[in-house]
Amino acid sequence: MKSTHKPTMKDLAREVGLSVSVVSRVLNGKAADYRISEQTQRLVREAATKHGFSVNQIARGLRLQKTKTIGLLIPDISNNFFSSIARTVENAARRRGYAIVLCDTEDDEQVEQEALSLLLDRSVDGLLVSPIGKASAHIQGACARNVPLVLVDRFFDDHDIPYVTTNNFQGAYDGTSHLINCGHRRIGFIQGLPDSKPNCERLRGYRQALRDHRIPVEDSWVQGARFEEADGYASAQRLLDSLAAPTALFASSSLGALGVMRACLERGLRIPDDVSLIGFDEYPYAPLLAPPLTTIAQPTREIAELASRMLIDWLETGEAPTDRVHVLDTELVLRNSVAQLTPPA
Amino acid sequence: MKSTHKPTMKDLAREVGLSVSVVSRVLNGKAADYRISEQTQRLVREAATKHGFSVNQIARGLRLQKTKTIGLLIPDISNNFFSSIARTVENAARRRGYAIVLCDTEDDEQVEQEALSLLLDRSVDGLLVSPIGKASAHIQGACARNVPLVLVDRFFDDHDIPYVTTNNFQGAYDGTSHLINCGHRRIGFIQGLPDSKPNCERLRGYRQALRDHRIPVEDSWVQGARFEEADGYASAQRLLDSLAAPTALFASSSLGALGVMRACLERGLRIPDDVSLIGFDEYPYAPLLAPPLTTIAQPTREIAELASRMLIDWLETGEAPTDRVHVLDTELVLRNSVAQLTPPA
DNA sequence: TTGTAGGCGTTATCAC
DNA sequence: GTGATAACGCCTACAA
Repeated sequence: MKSTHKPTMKDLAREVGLSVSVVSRVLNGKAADYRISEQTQRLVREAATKHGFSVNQIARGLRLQKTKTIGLLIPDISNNFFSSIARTVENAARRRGYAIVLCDTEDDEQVEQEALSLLLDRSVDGLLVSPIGKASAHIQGACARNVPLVLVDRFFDDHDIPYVTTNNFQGAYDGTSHLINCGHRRIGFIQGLPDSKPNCERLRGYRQALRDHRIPVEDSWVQGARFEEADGYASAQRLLDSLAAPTALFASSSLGALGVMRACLERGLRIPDDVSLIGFDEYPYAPLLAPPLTTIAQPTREIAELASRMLIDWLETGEAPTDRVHVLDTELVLRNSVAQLTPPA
Repeated sequence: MKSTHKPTMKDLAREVGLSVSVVSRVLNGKAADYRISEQTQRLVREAATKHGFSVNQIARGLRLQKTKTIGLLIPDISNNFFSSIARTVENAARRRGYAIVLCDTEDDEQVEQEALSLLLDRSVDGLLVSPIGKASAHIQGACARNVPLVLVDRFFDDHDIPYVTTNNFQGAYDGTSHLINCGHRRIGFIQGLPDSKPNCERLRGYRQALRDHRIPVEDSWVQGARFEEADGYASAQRLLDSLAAPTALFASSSLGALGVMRACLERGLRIPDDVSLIGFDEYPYAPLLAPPLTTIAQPTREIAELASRMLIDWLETGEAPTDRVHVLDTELVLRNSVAQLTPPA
């Protein structure tokens, strides 16, 4: 092996004694359109195989203004929910010839903005984004530049950006209702990032369930500020410290639930005997926790597949999706972290 | 706002009535080198800010043969270990101006090969890879093309590719020794992908620990073929079905341990009372499992930081790292999944 | 059926 | 101090 240099079409052209255009046409499957002779085709293809030629997507991207690349902008790839999303997205994208450029925003607006620039500078064809907070200028900027963008999980309802998300309201409503049906009246809500749509919707579902069952909603029952274990832990401590401590806790995220469990463990409080717990979001460890956790499962795979499909179809057809909004159903997974306080009716 | 079009240097040049060269030089911080007048500089910079100019990395990449992009090729991004690696890598890379192109190989050689081509076609400057199996032609191909490459977690010892990994041998040795010290003699080993280095090393550590304690090693005690929950589950079933069933199980991966727990749960076997368990790899849920799992923790963050640093330094200096091999220490995290069979000496 | 030339946006080189 | 030009590798309208 002599060369350490990736062969270009020019190299092939020189070798077979033809022009670069012919090589390009053959290798792009346009031989028929140009009625290129069988012999020439064979010649070109053989040379390509022999040298292991593959097209330079950078050059092609510059020429075509299409890079076959999608930017994926998410808050925390180490969170099981988002890493599952990422896996499905990457897979779906690769099957259609797209590469995924990953950026982790750490739920920080500043980082989100920088990361977005990083992606735009690389001329990604489209974006899949789970934004930090409310509609922000930089996200809209991307849209204004006509970069196709689909929101995942978190979305804006005061804009016309397409999105795929979970029915967070219904999920939280179902979970809270379950707690109420089990006899709980004092139910704490451990929230995540307050500005994020999923959190708002979950909170709304929680409140609505209380209201529908004629239970007054106390503001002090809602605690927390971030989708993090430590935040769930601190929030749980605060709630359990209160005079009329809740008999049940609804955690708006899987990490939040984890923090709650740690707090309970530390206080010697048993779940569900002393405190009941439901966590939003399902994950492989939930059934093996102490106790097995009752959760609200999201259709992670469907979300990711649908969002990728919407975006890629958009990229290939040039037309924004007609069904702009997709809200997928959750499922209440009953396990063993909720106590029955009063006998069922 | 009139234009939906990302401004180019040409646009700026036209606006300020100067040549593209000047614009390029100012915006690349080479004003001093070319003694460009203060006034011109200000003019250019103002125009740039006004139009929100940012450089087109595709064009620049073509010209410079550097894309400021790193390919990350890992077996399973939904696995907590790898998603933690990915997060740290992405972070470190972005701080130095690099974007990460993510590919998930699903522990499939075919996919790995395709994904690698995808990355190479996009002219990534370097690669961070956790390969499927033994040194394979396509990985070596990348090296032959002088694309800097650092292996993470999984590596080859019959090549001179730099790598960062865990001391898997020692970790497994420590874990197995702990089981032995607790009085266990019949210890099963639930392995992952047999060809992968981490798995080989862990198996070797397990065997060595047995040997050092004069416990004969039975081949039938080693079960499993993939780093997956279902595989751990099936392997555990097989081991627990055997006539002289093990009193303890060592799972070579976190997902394997999860499968073991499910198998035990299903059989009504209690951990640690009926079977003891240690799992390689630590994760946030381990302390809250039933029972809290004794694990071998890997320094995930350090691995990822070191590997990124090695690669990026290599890219920027043009010189391969002098310290080619890095093996970081594990830590045995004692919890509650191992029973003491005989009183300590 | 094949070739030529221009350009995608940038930067390095050389000229003025 | 500034500008023109060529080139990175590819694609395509136009020419032959």
